[in-house]
Amino acid sequence: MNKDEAVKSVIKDAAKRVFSKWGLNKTTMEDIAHEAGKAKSTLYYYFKSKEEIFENLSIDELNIILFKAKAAIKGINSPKDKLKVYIATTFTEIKKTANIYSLIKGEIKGNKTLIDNIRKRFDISEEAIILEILTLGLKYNEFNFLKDIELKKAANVIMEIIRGLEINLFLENEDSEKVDIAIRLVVEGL
Amino acid sequence: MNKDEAVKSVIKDAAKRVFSKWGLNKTTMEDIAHEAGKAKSTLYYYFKSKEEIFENLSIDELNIILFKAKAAIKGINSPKDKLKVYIATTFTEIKKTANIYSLIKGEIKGNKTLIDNIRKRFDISEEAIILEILTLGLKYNEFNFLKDIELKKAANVIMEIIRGLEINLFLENEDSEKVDIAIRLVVEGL
Amino acid sequence: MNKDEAVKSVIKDAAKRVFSKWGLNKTTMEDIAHEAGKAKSTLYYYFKSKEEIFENLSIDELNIILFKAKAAIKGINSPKDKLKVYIATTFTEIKKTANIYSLIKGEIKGNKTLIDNIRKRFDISEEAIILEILTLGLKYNEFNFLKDIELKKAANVIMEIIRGLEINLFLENEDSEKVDIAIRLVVEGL
Amino acid sequence: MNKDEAVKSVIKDAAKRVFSKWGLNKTTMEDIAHEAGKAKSTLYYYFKSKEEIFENLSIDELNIILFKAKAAIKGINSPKDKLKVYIATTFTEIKKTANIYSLIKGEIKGNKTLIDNIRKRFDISEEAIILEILTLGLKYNEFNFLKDIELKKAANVIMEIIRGLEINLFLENEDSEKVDIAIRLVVEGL
DNA sequence: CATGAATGAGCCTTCATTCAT
DNA sequence: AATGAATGAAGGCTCATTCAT
Repeated sequence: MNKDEAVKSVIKDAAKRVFSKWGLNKTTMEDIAHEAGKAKSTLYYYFKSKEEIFENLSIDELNIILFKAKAAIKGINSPKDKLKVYIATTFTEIKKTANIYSLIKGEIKGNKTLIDNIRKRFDISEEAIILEILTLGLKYNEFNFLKDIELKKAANVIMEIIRGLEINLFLENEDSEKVDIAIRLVVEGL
Repeated sequence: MNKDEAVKSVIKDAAKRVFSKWGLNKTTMEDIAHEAGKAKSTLYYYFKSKEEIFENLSIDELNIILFKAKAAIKGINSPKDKLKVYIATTFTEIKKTANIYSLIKGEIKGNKTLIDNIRKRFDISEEAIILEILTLGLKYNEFNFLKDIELKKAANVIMEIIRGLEINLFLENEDSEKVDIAIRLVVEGL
Repeated sequence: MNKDEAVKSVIKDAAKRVFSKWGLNKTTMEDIAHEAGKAKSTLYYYFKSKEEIFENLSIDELNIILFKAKAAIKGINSPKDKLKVYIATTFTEIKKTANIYSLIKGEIKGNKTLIDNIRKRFDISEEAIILEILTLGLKYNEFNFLKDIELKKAANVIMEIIRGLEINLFLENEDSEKVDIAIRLVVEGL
Repeated sequence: MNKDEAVKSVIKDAAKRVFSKWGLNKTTMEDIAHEAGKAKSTLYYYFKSKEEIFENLSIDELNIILFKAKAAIKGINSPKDKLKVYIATTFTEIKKTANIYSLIKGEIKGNKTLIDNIRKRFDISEEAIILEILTLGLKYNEFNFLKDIELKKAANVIMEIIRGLEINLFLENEDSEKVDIAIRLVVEGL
């Protein structure tokens, strides 16, 4: 990592902290600069705008999370277990890199373009993973109700359920028992 | 409805439109005023602040939704069906009154107090309903995995799943088949 | 007093109270209206502007004070005593009608015209009284240092000393001993 | 003086001019900015608020005046003369730095806290000086009427007389003869 | 490279005043 | 005679962004 990247990293780390504390809108460039120990104008030397910092930051974190989740389910055979582990891993990792928070939470109407772009990447990647798992489950006849033609939509639904859980429950809350219940519920039903 | 309430309503309707378009932060009083065909200062004749408009608006919508949802599940016996109908009704109604959107979406870090207050009402009411359904289901032995002591946490989890679905999927998306899948998934599992 | 005058009086009384509490600038028409138990727009039926209320009010009070002060010194012979009594009476009365306060205090730069007009009346009247006393004192040879040609200027100076005392000391402060010292000092010197 | 202080000084000088023309309330940040040849927002780079500018400004001026007044009376022996010179110096200096004007004039009801703090400093310092002079005069038996136990109150009274003269007379008016009369009057009486 | 300094655009809010009823 | 309703104008303040050094 050259010098330039190093400074960018310092700034992003700082931004990560304040963004996850105040959200995109309420966080000011001053906040970030102060947290990074840099001057406000310095930020503009490395990033074009506040949004660009946020975007950069989010993409990095998303990639890391997806990478880890993929790794985690690699050695598992049962589709149901794959799904359980995927969700669990995702939760854990998001809690660590808690800053995509506002992104996932879709904080920003009025910044549509910004968010949509970032988000789409995550959604597409995640959908692919889940779809793969579901396909596998169908093939192995592991799922009761799921029909062939619903596959893609079901993937979508699960994805959104996961997203919702991420947002509302586990990020703010440290109750591992709830995580278990949630995962079991998604996979096994009531 | 007297004159005062009528104008308040005009303003709230206008606010509803722009809030749901831009969110709380990005929406300016000017936006609302313009949309309502009133002067900016007129808004202050009827509401004390931008936040008050938002709060007013949100509470109204929440009450309507909860009212309809309660009515919808009244005549239903099976707990599983109750839950299905509750979710379905909630989705439909939220789609209609789409403006609590940002509220549910929890747009606002940094306005904690405002949101928290409104939101808590909804959460409490919703939790009560779901808890009731779950209790019933347990009593009638309709649920496979759910244990007595998990009741409250399970209610919580379901609530958050629903919340997540509301946010990410159905609001932006008009696919009734997905709704079915989602509901079935929550109730029956994969 | 006809009906019109009666309402005007109610408004002025109310204004008196709030003006003396907050001063001209910080007092709003809403404040006055609320204190008067009238609607804000009603004030405009009786007065052209906030300033007009203030002006009206002040002139009334000034006249009363001057009237009482003149009456008080009427029966006194010694010029020095006349002056002492004049000052004492003025103080007492201002304390009672404490609202010209801001006027005397000249609160309002930026409303020059308003204030200057009212104030001039008071200044002229007061100067006349003091000048008369001084002239008398000179005639009776009661004053040590005062020369003929300084008369008018001396009157002016005394007037301003009185004004200063009114403002800074006695209005905020209830120390009759200080009043005595002050009066003695002005008349007799250190 | 570094750059920062230089700009602050430019702003304060500008503020001094407009404040003394319009007073604290009626002067807007726009006024100051325009007078300083800066953008309105620039003012906020150097000062946190309008009040802070005012406070800064006032304290500076007060310190200068007190410093000069103290210097002026240092070499003088007679208490009466000391007092005369103190008053004369104060007047002259205030005329030069004419901006504490509104401060002394106590323009602001409703901004109590701001003013009170600044003002208190001046009052305390001034009282100390006068008290010292009076004590000296008493010791040397230079005063006719003043009694021991009245010392503090007398200092207070004189202080307020001076304050009044400052406000009402000499600031608006350029009559050095009047100054003489006033000083003589305070010290020697009529 | 880094930043101190500067600013334009805008935001929320207040308030004296107007006017139709 | 009285006022509810409406508003224009302004004010204090914030902040992302620019730029010369």
